[in-house]
Amino acid sequence: MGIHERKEREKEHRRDEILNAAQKVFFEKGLQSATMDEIAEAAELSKGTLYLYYGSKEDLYLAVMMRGFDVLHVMFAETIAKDSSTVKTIWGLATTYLEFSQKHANFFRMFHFFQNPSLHRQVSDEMMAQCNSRTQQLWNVVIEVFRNGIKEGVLRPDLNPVECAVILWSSSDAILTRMDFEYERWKQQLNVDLAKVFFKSNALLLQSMLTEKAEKQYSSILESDPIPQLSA
Amino acid sequence: MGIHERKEREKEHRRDEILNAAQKVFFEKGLQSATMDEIAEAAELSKGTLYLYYGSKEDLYLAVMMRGFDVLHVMFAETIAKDSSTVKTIWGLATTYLEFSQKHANFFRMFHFFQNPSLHRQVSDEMMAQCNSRTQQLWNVVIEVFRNGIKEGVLRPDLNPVECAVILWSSSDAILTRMDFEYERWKQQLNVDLAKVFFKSNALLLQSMLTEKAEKQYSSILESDPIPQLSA
DNA sequence: GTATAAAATGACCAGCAGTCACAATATTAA
DNA sequence: TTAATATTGTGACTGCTGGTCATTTTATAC
Repeated sequence: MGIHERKEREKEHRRDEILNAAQKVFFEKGLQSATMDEIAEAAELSKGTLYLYYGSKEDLYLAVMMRGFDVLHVMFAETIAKDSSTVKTIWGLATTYLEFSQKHANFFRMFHFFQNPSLHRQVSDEMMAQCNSRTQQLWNVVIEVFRNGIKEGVLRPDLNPVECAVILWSSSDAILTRMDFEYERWKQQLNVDLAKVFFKSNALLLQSMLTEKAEKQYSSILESDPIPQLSA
Repeated sequence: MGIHERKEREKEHRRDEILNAAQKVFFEKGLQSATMDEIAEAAELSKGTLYLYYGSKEDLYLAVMMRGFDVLHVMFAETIAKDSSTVKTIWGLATTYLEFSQKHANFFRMFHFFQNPSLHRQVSDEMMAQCNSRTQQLWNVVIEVFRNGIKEGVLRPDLNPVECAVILWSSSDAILTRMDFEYERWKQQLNVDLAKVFFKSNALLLQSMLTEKAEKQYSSILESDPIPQLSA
């Protein structure tokens, strides 16, 4: 009796189609300006049906955002999979995050809504729990890299891998966000290239995290922008 | 003929009363959940009158937020006024920002709305320009400190004061935001105290920014939490 | 005291998230 | 095949709220 299974598949497929429509509309208009009627029309379904699959507009928004987590997760995994030293991997992760924030700016911007609970009005506990769990997976990937670095002796042994991850991720995030919205302003008014600042910030932090031995070995990495063409 | 002047004063006073009412309601409910009718009632005015003084709900929200800029500006000025070394002043500014984010959490949270234009739907160009101008004043205060540090030879001469300000401010901001919303989660799930991470992050950055001479002199500052009781 | 200007009002409108009684379709039972 | 049941889908409707504007109220000028 595969009927039940087929129905499950169809239901999952429908959820996915709704997500496609929602993604299209949210990318074009943003959370506030997108309407459930628009999404329904894009999905070729009635509005009521959307609510059979997602509890609220905000839940739907977060469901789309989670696809962004997946994209970033894959990009991180690819960066880590490259056979390379831990220091280069950390640097690579930062560069990957920059790349993500530019190539997938729509997803990147969606993250902010998730991270700022004071914007949540109709987010369900279930959806929030799912998002938290997915974020945790991403964090674990990054934390593991720092854990390795400490074990290998390239990162200072007195550091905590979780703290390292929070510090580098947070500062990267903040500068990329500023870059996303204010790149031109900083360039023109203060002649500051935020893309360069991004690398400089990470270089300063990483430099302080390295052991003396590693610092000598990797100092060259920390002095150049790996992909300056992205700064444009 | 002082009638015109008196009218100006009264008008300014009315604007301020509306701001008081709006602050009260926005602090209680947040931007989304607060309604213009509530604010009007709190101000003992009709809704239509609010729109004589502010162009939209979002403009009103940003007008309240700017009071937060003033508070922070005063706190920064006091920190800088303390007769102290530049390194200690930089450290003090970070500590002050932490203090602000906790004692004036409502204002601190409002900043995010301003910083994220994708949330703006009805913000007027005039209000945005005003906010930008006020932010710039704050930045200038901070940048000046770094400029002094470089001039004095405690900060590396190859650094750009504006870039230093962006780096330290951004990373501080990111960690404080995380702290505001997720302090308990990180504490319980990963046993990480984000308040300590805040200081550690700034210590790592500042350490990399100091000249060799200054590093020896100030290393003790960078190794302790100045106000650990705030971590609670 | 009257005309004019300025300030304030609140009924009203439009847009939209979310609901629900009903309809259409698929599945199961007879 | 058909009737009964369960599942899925629908869209008119509701309640709420940001913003408007014709009208009223108040202050000023003549």
